[in-house]
Amino acid sequence: MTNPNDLESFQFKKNDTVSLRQFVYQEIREAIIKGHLEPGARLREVEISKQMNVSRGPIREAIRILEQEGLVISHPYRETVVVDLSEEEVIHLLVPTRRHFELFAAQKAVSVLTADDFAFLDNIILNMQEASDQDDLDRLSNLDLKFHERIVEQCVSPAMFRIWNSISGKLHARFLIQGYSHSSLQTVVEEHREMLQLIRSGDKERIEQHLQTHIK
Amino acid sequence: MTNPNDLESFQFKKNDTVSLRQFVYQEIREAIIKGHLEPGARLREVEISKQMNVSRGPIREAIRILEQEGLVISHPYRETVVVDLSEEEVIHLLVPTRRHFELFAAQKAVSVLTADDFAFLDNIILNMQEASDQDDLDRLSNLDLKFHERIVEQCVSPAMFRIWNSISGKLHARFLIQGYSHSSLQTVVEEHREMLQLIRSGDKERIEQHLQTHIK
DNA sequence: CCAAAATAGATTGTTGACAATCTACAAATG
DNA sequence: CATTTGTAGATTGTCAACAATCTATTTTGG
Repeated sequence: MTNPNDLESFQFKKNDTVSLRQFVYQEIREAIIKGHLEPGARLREVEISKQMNVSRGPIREAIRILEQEGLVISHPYRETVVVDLSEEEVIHLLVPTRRHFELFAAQKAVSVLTADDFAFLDNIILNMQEASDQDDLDRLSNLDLKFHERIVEQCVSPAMFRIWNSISGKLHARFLIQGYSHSSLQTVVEEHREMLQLIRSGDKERIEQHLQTHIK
Repeated sequence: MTNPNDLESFQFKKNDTVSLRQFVYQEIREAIIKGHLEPGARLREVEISKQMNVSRGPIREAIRILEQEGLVISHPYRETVVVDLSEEEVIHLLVPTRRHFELFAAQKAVSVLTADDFAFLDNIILNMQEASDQDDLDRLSNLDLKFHERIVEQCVSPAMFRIWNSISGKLHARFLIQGYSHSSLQTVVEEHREMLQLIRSGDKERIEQHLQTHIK
């Protein structure tokens, strides 16, 4: 039944890099978020162009997205550099706003998430536990992001998802550089486990409470 | 002393349209916000290109900004259309988030705004009163936007200002289409007058109260 | 007649060449 | 010597041609 030469039993990996612009955008974004490009670093179009073997058109479009996203700032005819965010804005604007979006999404999630979504989220929790056991901060941080990303993307319009994504991207960049000052990794895992349980149970009141109490 | 041929007594108007991309972006954005392009309307690159007499490069870059801003959505190789936002997201995400940003900005404003800023804001209030007296909704709406824009832009980083701007743009588009359901125009003017007075007085507590009570 | 395959037209994606602007430094001017 | 003016090189902005992809229509094969 499962013939290796039979396409019914085999699937090629989907190429989700639909365009060069998308590819360039993701590459630069990841470099910034993972800290390979630090705040103040300059982005030269021709330099990137040569490194990626792509013309400047798609690169310029990617830069426009990154600029509107707020990861980069362009000075006309001069240069574009990676931004630096103030501690105050991160704490008083970005963090509460992200919370607000995730609360809204979690409450919608009660009636929106499918069995597939829950399976995906359960799997993330499993991986988080592993990462926590191995003290793997980087992996845990990535799983954290993926967890909320799935929920928000399913429960909110593309325009709203873009806002959440731009905010969480900037926060993620921050945390990776600062090195996660959480009380304990195990706590992070537990919190996500509880949240998922609350969504399953459908108790919107307690979802709000849960997110309110964890605004440290 | 004031010789008309002497540059010391004369200043040329500053050209702030730095690039075609910027021009195209502003034009399309205004068309969407003012309702000349309704939700679902399609944007064709060549069509815009001919109308504006600009090549497709700058137009594509402008579209990338509008897309990340959430005013437009692109389907690869297919089309890009003006977005339509859900009532629920506008009320539960956009409005409170904008309030949050404006509260943060207003509190910073106490120690940031200059005499120039206050003069500018005073003048806006004067114009608002005029607009209110003449029942000019459109003008009042524009002044409202400019009022908060000035405060937020002065008190927040460029990256944060972009987020606020994308949110207020979407809300502005909404209100222009729906036609402002405020209790009365005069109330709007009064609220802004009070807010400016509170910033001048430097009472951050009451600024928070003021914005909290006006979250209708 | 229906379904799969081929085709044509429209639209978006990509490219390389050329233009405009900036910075830094050199030359001229007083 | 200080200030202005004029280069040269680097970098970003713009353009027009070409390539890839999508949609709708037509053709083909059964």
